[in-house]
Parts: sequence; structure tokens; C-alpha cells
Amino acid sequence: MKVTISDVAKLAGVSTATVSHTINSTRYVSEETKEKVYAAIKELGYTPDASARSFRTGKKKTVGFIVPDISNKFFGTMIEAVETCLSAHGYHLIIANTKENPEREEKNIQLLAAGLCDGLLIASTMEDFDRLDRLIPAGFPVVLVDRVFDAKKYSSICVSNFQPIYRSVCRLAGMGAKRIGIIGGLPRLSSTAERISAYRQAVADCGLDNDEALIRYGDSMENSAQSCLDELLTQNCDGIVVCQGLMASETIIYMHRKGIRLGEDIELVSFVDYDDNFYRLYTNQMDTIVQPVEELGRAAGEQILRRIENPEEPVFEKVLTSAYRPRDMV
Amino acid sequence: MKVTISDVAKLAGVSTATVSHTINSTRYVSEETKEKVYAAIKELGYTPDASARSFRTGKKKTVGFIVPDISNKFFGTMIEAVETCLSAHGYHLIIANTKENPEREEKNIQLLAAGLCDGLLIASTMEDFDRLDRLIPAGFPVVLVDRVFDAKKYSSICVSNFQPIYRSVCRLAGMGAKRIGIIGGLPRLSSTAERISAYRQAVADCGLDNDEALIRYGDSMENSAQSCLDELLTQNCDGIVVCQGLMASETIIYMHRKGIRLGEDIELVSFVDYDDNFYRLYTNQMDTIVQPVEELGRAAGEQILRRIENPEEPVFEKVLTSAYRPRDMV
DNA sequence: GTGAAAGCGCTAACAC
DNA sequence: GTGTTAGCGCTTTCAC
Repeated sequence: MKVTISDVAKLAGVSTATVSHTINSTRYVSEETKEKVYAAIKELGYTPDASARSFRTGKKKTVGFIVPDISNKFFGTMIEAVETCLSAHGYHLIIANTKENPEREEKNIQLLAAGLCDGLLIASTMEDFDRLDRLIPAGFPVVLVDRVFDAKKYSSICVSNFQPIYRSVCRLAGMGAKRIGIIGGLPRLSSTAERISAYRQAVADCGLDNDEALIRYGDSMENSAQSCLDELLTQNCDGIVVCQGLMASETIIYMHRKGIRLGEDIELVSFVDYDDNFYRLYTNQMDTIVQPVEELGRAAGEQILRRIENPEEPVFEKVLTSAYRPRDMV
Repeated sequence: MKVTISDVAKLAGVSTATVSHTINSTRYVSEETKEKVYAAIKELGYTPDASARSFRTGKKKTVGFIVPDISNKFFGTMIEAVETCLSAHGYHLIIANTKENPEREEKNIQLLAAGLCDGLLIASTMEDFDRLDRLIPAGFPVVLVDRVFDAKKYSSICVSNFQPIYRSVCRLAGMGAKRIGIIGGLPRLSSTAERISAYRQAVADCGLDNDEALIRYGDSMENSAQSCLDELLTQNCDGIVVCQGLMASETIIYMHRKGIRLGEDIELVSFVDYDDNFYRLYTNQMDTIVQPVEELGRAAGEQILRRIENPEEPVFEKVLTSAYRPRDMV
């Protein structure tokens, strides 16, 4: 049978209160009493029941993370950073995968906010802030990660998207490109919107061909870049900007297969995944943009812990910056 | 304030028992009572408290997964498959990252087994089965994943490692290689041991150079392959077998940098990560071994659910097979 | 077809 | 310096 705190108390000849205070260091207990308690605990092999404890205290010591795509290296690395931060503070991480599906996100948020976690990290795939907002109980600690909304209701950690894309277009123009295409992520996401608007502005500023057909959207999942590339090539692109790591590697493979040489037949700039070996071989043929994923994860972890332990603090927003890496000079 | 089941009962004019039975469909409730209950729930915005529920029932509806390296694509894909399976059955996934550190594994197992989860999936980094075994409360549902032990105490899902490595060596020999090196993973892991023993046997069977200096071990983390490769090249290897995906991509990059041509200057076979674009460009220059990661994750999820819901079933062992992909004929 | 009430294991307020 | 005890929100047995 399960051994409870009263078994320990009985064997140690003390009250349950003393046992509780001993193991939690929550009030003074004399050395000799402590020893008796620990001896009893050891003898019985007692472990405090975590669910009784969270029930009683209302603290679960867990944080939920709503992720759009676990198997994506960008989020995998982020999850790792989040977990490292949380476990250092005695918290556990519960993962929910949405596969960029708003319905799944909806269901998961409800489930996790209903007493399973103390707080929620959300990299949302929703277009509509109100739809997301409605799912969250008043006062429940939430931090938005990577994808944010105009409404500044929740704390957020994200990466600035405007500058690197603007610069990409300018650099491609500087290399002589005239018709620059762009492959964005899901159109409904804030990050995509920001990137596309940077693209438009740079195209205008640099006096390049302004053509809606040059703007394509993928879904950042497997095999979504290919059709975009087909379309862009029929538009006679001489430069391409890709907004996401997985689609970047698909682009490189596509060019390879078609015998199109990067940096010669076509110029490429792309967001790439941090620490993915794939890109190491192409850094002399294309510019890359690297997001500070680990920092994103760490900051998200720190923020949600703050909100959990101190819910009254004002909303906090952090915008990190990506590293723009011009191609290596050969 | 928090709305509880008694608030609902009061407003609906019924007992808490009826509310509970209504929302759980656990005994007959008349249509009109049901309606009253649901109306009250809606009016008050009631959500049953998950931790009270798990406390009461003893069921947490969560499974813990002890993972050696979350950011590794192999495990990322596996986690995704596990999560998909669990969430389809109303379970949540709690992730703990060990970074191949036995102490972290020890701590995490204790934490997760102490009332946080209904069961545990473990891809262990331990060498010693007893050390692992001691951490697990009697009767606690556990399924070992990917890395197993000789003691058949727990159910397990793994991939056979012998045959693909044996075949690798034979194929390289068939291409004329005489001095075949191998880069294994962490020496303490069952998977590594199995692979190295397959290598040894094939080397003997094919009459190749049998030289301990040709056997190197990496740790499957970033930048662990390089020093192994340096050593193997000074041994005048003409064929190399790499036992892990991340180290495989490092090997390819290494060869690139040194100007060593795969399939010409040196022959290569490697375990590669499922669905990683990186390898797509090299399938005509090397043989690849692809493990059924998704199936591994799915099977692990299914198995742990079975053990949770039916703990008396006998121990179950499943061994999946990897796909050996000879290089593409050009 | 429904209600009353016990009690899961723990923490913490109050009492001494 | 330690003990007594109420009660967290829910499920479930027993009773009618």
C-alpha cells in the first residue's frame, strides 16, 4: 500500500505537521526530531504524493508549452532551452503539439489551463487574438512566444523580423537582383506579416519590381516550399528570400536538383535554423539569418516563472534581434 | 473566486454527486437534470479542477518521457509521435531532458515517478540497470525506449542494430575497402554495444583489418565526431561507418572541408536522421540507414498506455527494424 | 433517478 | 518546539 505522511508521523512518534514542516523546511524543527523523521521516511520509503500536494497548495510546479511543431528544429531547440530554465527552478514542462492547427491549439489551451499547469507558454498559430484570449481564465499566467499580437494583454518574447528582411532585400538588390521573390510562412502569423511588410518596403525603397506574384506563402511544414519555388521561377526571379529554416533547406535542395547555382544563377537569403549542420556548407553561397532561439526559450522560461510567482507585475515585452550573416567571402 | 462543483450543484438545484455523474457520464441522469446542470455550468463558467480530480482518482492522465537530448532531431521526431498518440487518448506528455547525464536522469525519474505521472517512458543514458531500477517504485508503469537492458523486467521498444551495421561493413568491403573505421555513440549504451559487436563480427567474417584503433566513440552531441574523424584518417581508413545522425552530418561537412570526396576517396555508410533534408543531397554518394523513429514513438506511446490501463499484462518487447538504403545508382 | 457524506494526502492556521 | 485539525474539490459508496 501507499505510505502516507501519517504513517511516517506514527513511526517517528510525531505529528503530521512536524513531518510536513521537516520535509519542507517551513518552520523550525529540532535536530533530534528531524533525525527521527528522516529515519522513519527512509525506513518506510516514503515519497510525498505530488498530486495531493498540488491539490492542497494549488501549485502544480508545471508549465505548459503550446508548440506549433515539435519536430521542427527551431522549436526543438526552444523547448530544450525552456526545459533547462524550468527544471533549474523545480518546474516541469508539459508539451502540447498543435501542428499549426487552431482547433488543436484551442483544445490544448483549455486542457492545460484547467488546473494542470501554473502557467502557459504559447507560440500561437491563431490569427485572431480574441479567440485565443477567450480560452484563458482571468489572471492565468501566460507568456506569448515567437508569435505575438497587437493587443498588449500578455507578456511576450519575440524576435524582430523587420530589419533582417529589409536588409536581405537591399543586399540582393546590391548584387544586381531586380525581381526578388519571397517565401513567407503562414500568412496569419504576426511574424510572417512583419516580414512581408519589410519586404514590400524594401522593394519600394530600392526601386525593384513590385509584383504580387513574387510573394508566396508556405506553411513551414515538410514539402511546402517546392510549389512556391516553381511559381517564383516562372516569374523569372533573380533573387529569393526565404522566411523559415525548413523551407530554406528545401529551397537549397530544389536548386541543386534543378542545377541552379546559388550565388551565381540566383541569389538567396534565408532564415535558417540555429546549429543545423545543413547550412554550414552553404554559407559562402547565400546570406543567412539566424534567430536567437535559445535565448528566446530561456527568456520565455524566465518570464513565465516571474508571472507565476508574481502575477501582479506589469506586462513585459521583449524583442530579441536576429543575426544577419552575409555570405562568407571566398 | 474559483467556481467549484458545489457552486454548480447549488445553482442547478441538485447534489454534487449528480453534477459529477453528469459531466463524467458515470451513472444515469435524466435529460432534464442534465440540462439544468449544463446550464449552470455554462452560466458559472465552471471547469473541473484537474488536480483535485487526479488527487481523488489517483489518475493524472500524464506520461513522463525521459529524453537524452530534446534538440536532437531523432528524439524530436520521437517526441512528436509519442505526443500524438498520448493526446489522442486524453493524456498529456511531460518532458525531461537529461543531456546524456545519468545524474539528471536519476533526479528526473524520481521526480516524475513521485505522483506526477501515471507512467514513464525512458530512453535511458544509464549503463547500470540496477541503478535505474532502484529509482522506480514497485509496480510503476515503465516502458524503455530505444535503449534497453538485458534484464527483461520492463517492457521495451527498440530498433535492431546488428543487421544494418553488419551489412554496412560487408558492403564497404564489397566496394574494396580494407580498413573500415567506425564511430559509435556513447560506449555505455546498449545500442552502441550492439553496433560495435556487429562491426567486429563483420570485420572478422570479411577478413578485413582488425584494429582497435579503427573503433572510435563520440557522444552524439554537437562537434563530437570531428576528433574521431581526425584519428580515423591518420589510420588510413578507406571506409567509415557512422552510428548516429548528428555525427553523420558532421562527418559529411568534415569531408567537404578537407576536400575528401565521398564515394571516391572514401566510402561512407551512416545512420541518418529520418526526414532531415541534409542527407537528401548525399544519397548517391553514401549508403544510409534510417531508423523508424515515428513508429518507435507511436509504439512507445501505445505500450505505456497499455501498461497504465492494464498493469498486470506480461512484459512486452518490440524490436523494430531499420531501413538500409544503398546509395542511389547514378 | 438522486442525495448525503466520507475521505483521498497534504499544508497551514491556530493553539499550547 | 510541536500537536490538532480543518479543509482544498472532487468521486463514489451507500442509502433511499
